[in-house]
Amino acid sequence: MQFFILAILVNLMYVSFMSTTDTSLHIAAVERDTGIPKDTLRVWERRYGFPRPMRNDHGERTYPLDQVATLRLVKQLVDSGYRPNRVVGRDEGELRDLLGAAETTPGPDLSAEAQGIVDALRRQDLAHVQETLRGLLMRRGLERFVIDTLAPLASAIGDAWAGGRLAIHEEHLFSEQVDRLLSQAISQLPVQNDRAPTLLGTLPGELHRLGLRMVESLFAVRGLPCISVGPDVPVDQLVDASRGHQAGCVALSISACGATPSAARAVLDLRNQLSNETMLWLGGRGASRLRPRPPAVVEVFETLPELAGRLDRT
Amino acid sequence: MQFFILAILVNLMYVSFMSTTDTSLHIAAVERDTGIPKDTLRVWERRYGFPRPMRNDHGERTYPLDQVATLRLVKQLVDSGYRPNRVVGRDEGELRDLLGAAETTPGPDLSAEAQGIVDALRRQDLAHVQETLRGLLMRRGLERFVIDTLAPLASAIGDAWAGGRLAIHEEHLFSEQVDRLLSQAISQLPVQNDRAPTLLGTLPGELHRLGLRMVESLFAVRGLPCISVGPDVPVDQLVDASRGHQAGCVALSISACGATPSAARAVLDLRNQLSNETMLWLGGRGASRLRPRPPAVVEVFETLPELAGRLDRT
DNA sequence: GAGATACGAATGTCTAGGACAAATGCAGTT
DNA sequence: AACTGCATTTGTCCTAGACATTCGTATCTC
Repeated sequence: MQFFILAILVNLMYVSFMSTTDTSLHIAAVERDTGIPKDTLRVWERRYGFPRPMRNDHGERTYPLDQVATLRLVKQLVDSGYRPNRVVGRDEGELRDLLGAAETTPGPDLSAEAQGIVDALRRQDLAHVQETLRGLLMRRGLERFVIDTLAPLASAIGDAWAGGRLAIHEEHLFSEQVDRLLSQAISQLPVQNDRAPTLLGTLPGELHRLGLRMVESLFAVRGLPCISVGPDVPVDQLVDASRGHQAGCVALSISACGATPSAARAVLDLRNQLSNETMLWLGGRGASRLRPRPPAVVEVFETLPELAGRLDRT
Repeated sequence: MQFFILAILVNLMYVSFMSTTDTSLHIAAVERDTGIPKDTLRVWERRYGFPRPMRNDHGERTYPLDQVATLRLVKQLVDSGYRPNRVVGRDEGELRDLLGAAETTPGPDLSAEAQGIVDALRRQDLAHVQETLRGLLMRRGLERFVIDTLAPLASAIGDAWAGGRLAIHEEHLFSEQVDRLLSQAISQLPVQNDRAPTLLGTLPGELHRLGLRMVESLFAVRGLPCISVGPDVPVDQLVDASRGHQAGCVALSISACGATPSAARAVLDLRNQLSNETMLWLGGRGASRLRPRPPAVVEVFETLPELAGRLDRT
């Protein structure tokens, strides 16, 4: 009996001070889950009539889960170049059609093994994922594995996640596996310690380590020293670290959803604060989409082979 | 000549539409660099008269760099328990004194090697850090290394970071190194695949992978299967993943700064949605500090040896 | 004296519209 | 085909008010 009363109490407290129930999220949670800033969520509502959140007891916005799902699709489309007035407010079906059209554009002609990995992820068949990846790495070698296998695979998985065909935890799991595999491979390669190292990292808010690790691999196969400070590093810390390690170059990985104005500003700030001798390189899907564009002294690499070519010329 | 005109143009554009010059930052940049939300910056200004930004031509706030530096100190103090009205508005000297006082309190009795690692980090001597860690792991074995070396070392480094004696990027670098070392060690150990696996992760907002990896190590030395979905995983994803992998147990790592009310709510929510046969374990410094406390069926481990003991009894 | 309870102050985050510069799209011109 | 100028779109900032939760402290009870 007492247990039940307690349970009810807990439940009441939960609903009242959460502002987040099983079926709806409050605005901060939506910002976190979709990556759309609060200000933008409010202004879209005012201008386009979508999203149309409910209100809780305090008059605060409360977003039903299906609207959050739609917002994720919208974000995906906006990130890939659509303008908000074309996509905000459309229903989910239309959005999926647009996304489908955009998706087939690159034609990520996956190899049989890569397709097998996506399927295994969906079946939660971890062992199969691990074995296939390991086998591919061994057969192709680190560089070809990263460029020919991992890059298309990662983008296919990103699309599958955005399109709802793969759960977040499945994508997390894939990242974990690949990260471990690459780490191991990298640490087995010798390094030329007489060269100035490159500092590797991502900007604040950017949490994807995978791109970082792939870039690190390209450095590693050439024996180029390279220090990864990991994801989510503030600008002033990158500056400090580049001084501390006497880095000849700072290389940032910017994912598609990381190409925000605030990232563009961060790049400018960084370029201004770095010494003139230190190069600044940007890579990743989002690198060429930064607006405003970084100054010309900042080198942008659209693809991994481009970066590999640059490394060979060094 | 053309180059100079271009340079001037770039510079003008930069100053005009960035609202960020060499000597001051606008509000979004301050949020990015200090981690203090924009709303909070504005409300501190209204309430405490600090920070006191200048205004640019459009009436937007423009924060001088020295105020940003002070804000960073304030943020550290607030994170370590001081209340804003005690620290916001104090001058930099006072803040440094407070930080210094907090610093000496714990006085963790580090081994010579561990102290050596902290020093090497501060000297940016990456090679020394790597070699020392590798050596300690080999000499002590994975379990003793994690419990006796890494645990105190990680907490010393956390303190040093909070006290401003270690830069963020130095702490990031340490995490990267240890993560790689542990990953490698773990993947070399055999696993009993006939047991139900444990799902490992952290809650949304919690980005520390190190604790996760240390726990994974304890599972690995016993051959217990264990799937790490990585940090920052939403509750519904943990539920899905535990079903998909038929996990017997979900184990969460909660760091000191992760013990927020929202984390406590997430734990409750998670326990409600998991099947009754699935255990829920919490570990890490923050686990026992959750308010409201999780129900008794949730097992909380204050220390790694406790967890190790529990694993041996399984 | 230790521990629980109650109350006031402190604190972060939400709300509403309004405003405006920069980016984009488009028409017209060289 | 490339450039120029104008209108629209868009994200972010602004002010100022509100309020639930948390923290500190004073009071009460065992």
